Amino acid sequence: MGHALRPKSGGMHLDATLGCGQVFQWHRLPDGRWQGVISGAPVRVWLERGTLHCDATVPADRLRAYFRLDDDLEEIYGAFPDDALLRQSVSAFRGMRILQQDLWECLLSFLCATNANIPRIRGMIAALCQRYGPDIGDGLHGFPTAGSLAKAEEEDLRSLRLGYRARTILQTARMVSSGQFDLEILPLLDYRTAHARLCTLPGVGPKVADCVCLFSLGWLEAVPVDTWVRRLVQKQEPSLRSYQAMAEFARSWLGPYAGYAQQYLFHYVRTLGDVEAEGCRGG
DNA sequence: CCCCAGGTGTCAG
DNA sequence: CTGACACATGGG
Repeated sequence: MGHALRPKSGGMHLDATLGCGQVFQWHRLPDGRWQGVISGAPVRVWLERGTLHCDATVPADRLRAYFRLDDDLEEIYGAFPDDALLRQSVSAFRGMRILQQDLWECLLSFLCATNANIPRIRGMIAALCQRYGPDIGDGLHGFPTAGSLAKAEEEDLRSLRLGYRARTILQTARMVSSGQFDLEILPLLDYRTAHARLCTLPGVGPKVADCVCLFSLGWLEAVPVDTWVRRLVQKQEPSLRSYQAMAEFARSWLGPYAGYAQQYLFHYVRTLGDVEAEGCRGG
């Protein structure tokens, strides 16, 4: 079953979208296509003349939603502040889109991401999927459900080299699978309420909560302040200390699509480096 | 040996 | 409220 999906505005940069550190389970094949899992089904995607092609048993509307193909990127770029570094970042990755990931997968992914670098996050998630995820054919495994993780012992998770994340992943999986924590309510709440609710989970602080708010719940003003974003903020306002203060500053600096802007900056400074060279001032 | 990585929880001021 | 530190692990 194939789909041909045309982005609404601003095109699609597939390599940046799937390789920018918002999702960790996609694999780039030698022919340039990408293989991954959406809603539990194997998917292959590639670009042809600006159109996104998908081999998948997933409905077209779900694919459009996952890749956020109806985001008007030109309008989003137009709302960005006039900032040298941000201009360079957009120029480098024009067409990069925030994804709309499945909620539990996104939460589990960024529980793994705490104080780890991206290659290691990929390794942890691959190990979790291989050990606890459903076999969906072709040697692929989907994400484990909260229920399947909840039945594990902490030592089993430790053996996957999750480190101290084993405990919080297990506790969170048990709270979700038991119904003690209601994931399904989150999409119905406003940004602040959803963020606060997420922060009640073990291992979930403001940064992980913002990743879920941006990459799954679709709050484009959410700014995950990690070590890279913190450097960018403190370069302009060295006095800012708390997470809340830096996130608020980033929102006022970057505008209503601050989450989008943040992702361009994050990917640019992390991959092309050169954070010190330029003058990045808001304008 | 050091430091860092898409941080969080805890504890002392 | 703030800052310091432990926490597991792998890579540079």
